[in-house]
Amino acid sequence: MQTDWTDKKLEILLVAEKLFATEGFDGTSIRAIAKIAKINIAMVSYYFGSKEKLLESIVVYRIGGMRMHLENIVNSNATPFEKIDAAIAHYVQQVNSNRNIHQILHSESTNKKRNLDIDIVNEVKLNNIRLMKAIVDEGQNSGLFHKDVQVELFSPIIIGSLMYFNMNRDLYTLLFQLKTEQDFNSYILNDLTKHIQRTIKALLVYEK
Amino acid sequence: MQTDWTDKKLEILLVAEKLFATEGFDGTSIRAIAKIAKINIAMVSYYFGSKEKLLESIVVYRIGGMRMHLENIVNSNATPFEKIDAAIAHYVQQVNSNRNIHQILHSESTNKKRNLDIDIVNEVKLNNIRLMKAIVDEGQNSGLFHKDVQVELFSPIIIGSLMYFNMNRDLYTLLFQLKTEQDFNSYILNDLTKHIQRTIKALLVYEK
DNA sequence: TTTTAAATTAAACAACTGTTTAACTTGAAC
DNA sequence: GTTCAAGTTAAACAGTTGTTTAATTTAAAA
Repeated sequence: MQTDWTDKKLEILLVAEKLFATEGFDGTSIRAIAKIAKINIAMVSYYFGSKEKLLESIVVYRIGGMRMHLENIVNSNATPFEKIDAAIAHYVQQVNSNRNIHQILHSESTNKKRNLDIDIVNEVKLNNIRLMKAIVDEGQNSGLFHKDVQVELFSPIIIGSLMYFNMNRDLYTLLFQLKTEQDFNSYILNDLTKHIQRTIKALLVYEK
Repeated sequence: MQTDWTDKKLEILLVAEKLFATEGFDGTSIRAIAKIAKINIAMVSYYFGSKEKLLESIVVYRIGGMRMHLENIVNSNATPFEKIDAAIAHYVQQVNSNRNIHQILHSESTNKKRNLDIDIVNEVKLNNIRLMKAIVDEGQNSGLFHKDVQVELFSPIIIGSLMYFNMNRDLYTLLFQLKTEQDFNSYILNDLTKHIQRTIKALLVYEK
């Protein structure tokens, strides 16, 4: 098993990522990966050790490069409302441009056979919550947000909404007449993002 | 291929539903189903035609029995706020108690090989949006909700949040110390439900 | 009791699965 | 030019896959 990151190793990883996302892990054979990546089927074992370790490599590779740089937003001198907006926009953009790995993680998360709760994944999630908390704290201290909010449940709203929207692509294509791939994508980055921003802000100022 | 609903046919369907949800469609073999359901492997073809048609049968069977009876809520004489609360609670309960089929639908929804956008699924979704709209209309007409809301994006918040919460079971078990299966379940039916209700209501009265 | 269709079975089918092997090629270091 | 490890290959491995077959059992109707 080889550990350097040659061009060919990366190519295999990228092809596998796409296939795992669209066909599922069990639905993707090493031979299918090899055919598209134009390599011999033995190369997967040679580079990654096994199909399962290839999956792990994809997760680590992507999540590692996905640590959100929310720090900049937290430490900027924008208002708490602006920071919330910026954080959510960044969040949506990040998840949306790494659609494949999120699809894999979410398909495999409920699979009993494989456990993808690799430390790095939870670390990133906990870190995002921590940074969101920092923004909310600031807003609460300046009296803009009310005290009774659960920041831990922001991710379900933000990512959950995005996931459900992607899952029901056909439905929303119909409802909002998003004819092209680009229509769909720009709806997410504009309208849906605004909707999520509004939702979180509403929650932050809502009094029963 | 047999079309009546004998006990044995139903037993196969239920076993397959559980396995498809926990192991994935491609991760579940007919032999695994047959072993647990204590039938011969040929019986799947005999009763359903094929493995793929078995999957379709599960979807139709479950979704058919899942048409939400929101009409009662819409036509009750509760306030619009109460109706929103009731509809969401009903929604969460429904999805949560049919966790398996939702897991299957959401795992397979992004799979290019199989197309589970069976008419009945979209029909149920569109119907739910229609009924939600009826409640929101009433609230708007009585001046309780503001005019600028997109009811079509309520489902992503409601179901998306629930899905994400279930997907990250380990994370939330840790964060909220939900030690047992029952803790987790009652958190969903109480706390998480309240959180979603609050979110939607906040959105309905929020003015920028 | 005989008839007949439905239910059930074990066996076989061909195709596909992930992984390993052992031979071979490549290309830089000496 | 020789050496030697890294890269690459085709072939074989032992299982597993979904589906079909043809034979047999079951059980209710005649």
